[in-house]
Amino acid sequence: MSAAIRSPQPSPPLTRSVEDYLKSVFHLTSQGGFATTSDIAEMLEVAPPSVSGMMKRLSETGLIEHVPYRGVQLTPQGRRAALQMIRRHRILESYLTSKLGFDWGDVHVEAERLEHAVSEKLIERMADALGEPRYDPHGAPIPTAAGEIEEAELVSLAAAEVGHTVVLQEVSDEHPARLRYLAEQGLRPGVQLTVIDRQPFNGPTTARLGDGTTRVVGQELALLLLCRPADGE
Amino acid sequence: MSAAIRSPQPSPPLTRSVEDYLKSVFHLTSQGGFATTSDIAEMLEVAPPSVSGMMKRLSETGLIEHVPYRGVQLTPQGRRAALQMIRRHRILESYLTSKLGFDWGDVHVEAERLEHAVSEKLIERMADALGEPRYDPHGAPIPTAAGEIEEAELVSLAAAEVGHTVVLQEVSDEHPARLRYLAEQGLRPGVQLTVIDRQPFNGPTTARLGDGTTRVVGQELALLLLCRPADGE
DNA sequence: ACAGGGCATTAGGTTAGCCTAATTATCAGA
DNA sequence: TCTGATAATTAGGCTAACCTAATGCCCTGT
Ligand SMILES: [Mn+2]
Ligand SMILES: [Mn+2]
Ligand SMILES: [Mn+2]
Ligand SMILES: [Mn+2]
Repeated sequence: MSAAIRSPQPSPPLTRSVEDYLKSVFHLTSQGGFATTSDIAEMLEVAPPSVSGMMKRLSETGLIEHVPYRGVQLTPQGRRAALQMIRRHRILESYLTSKLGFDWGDVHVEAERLEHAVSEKLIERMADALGEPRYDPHGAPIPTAAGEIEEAELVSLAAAEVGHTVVLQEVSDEHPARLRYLAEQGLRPGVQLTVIDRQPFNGPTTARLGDGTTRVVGQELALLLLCRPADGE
Repeated sequence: MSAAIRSPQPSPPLTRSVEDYLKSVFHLTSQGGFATTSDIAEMLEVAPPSVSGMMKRLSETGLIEHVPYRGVQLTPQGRRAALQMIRRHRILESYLTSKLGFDWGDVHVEAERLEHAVSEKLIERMADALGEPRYDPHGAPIPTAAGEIEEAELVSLAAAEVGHTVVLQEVSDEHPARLRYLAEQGLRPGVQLTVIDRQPFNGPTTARLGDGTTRVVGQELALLLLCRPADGE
């Protein structure tokens, strides 16, 4: 027998854990640079040695590039897989919210489990039923089925200049209680905000809504409200 | 410290494997009696020793009763868990069929994965959106949220007496191709069938449909078509 | 140049869930 | 009653994912 060229192994499906690690690395490297062991560990709520072990396996399977003691980055293959998971997650959140009456605070947890169990076909049926949405309920862009994702440079409300008018674009989707509070305050993606004051020493930002009412937002929360310049600016 | 009474351990959530084993035991004991190791192994496509090992664990956690070398039965707790999984499975199949345009041949595989990832809340939202359906797309009864399931004594088309009229009630949901064939033939749950002939030596059954057309069904398939007497009989 | 602190990795161990091979129990037929 | 076939269990091993404790690397400040 001559040494046959091994054709690209029919790679086994990724496990739930692997899928979540890839998503973490994607999110932690979205501004460029490396994802560190401890950041991944914190995000996934596992111990650092668990991450080291997984990183070794993932680099052996070609999903990430690991520079020891530096951190990791996704390979093109890893990035494709991560974007597919993010598409699943965000389509699920959208579907649960629009079609099944879920609160936008509750969908993240549900999607975090379902994203590993749905087929490609089911996701595309949901996307179709929704009219191919481009943003999830929290304003995050949904990657296309082909693996493209919109990248916008957003500025947090905590950093928006006083006097400027911005549009709230995206909100972190992790904390149900925080999301419910924001909804009560009318702080949903798409709302227009004019920054009318900011107190010093990391103090609160005051903003006026379209209806003339105002909101005072502490810095911790304001940092999580990602905005883009209003159209007419 | 006095020996405190250990309050009922906050039992960890069941794993995917455990849930599937419980469902198998339920199905295999639905006619009474014990589920055997080899039947479970065949149904789940695992080796018999895997079943023996799992049966030991499940009887330690009180989900099944194991009589060595005889087989297993569900405890009330195991039965509750199994029925919950069957409800999830069948609601999912119904939802995918009615709301997302899935073919009735494809939904089983999809539900087999999703049943382990959906929350109680999601299932109840789906059930609500469907109007609390009582049967899944294959005619199988859906357990209630409280854990009640309808039990009907059905007779297979292969056993229905010649001359009698029956209503097709339920069809095995496991084989996509078979289900597509049945749909083509108009053999869906609810259809009325008059048995007009049966050939000897396990030969085919001939039945007339409501529209006067006839179908010839081999015994293997006829055994899987479960019927009840027509209303007016 | 080097001492620490902090982070990452290695070492070693656990549990769930599977496997194959070896052993043992059960039951039917001679 | 014995004997063989069949089915079940035990023995022993593997991989994925986690953990804690021990060790090693790297950088920064003196
Ligand atoms: Mn997840
Ligand atoms: Mn989201
Ligand atoms: Mn099914
Ligand atoms: Mn299943």
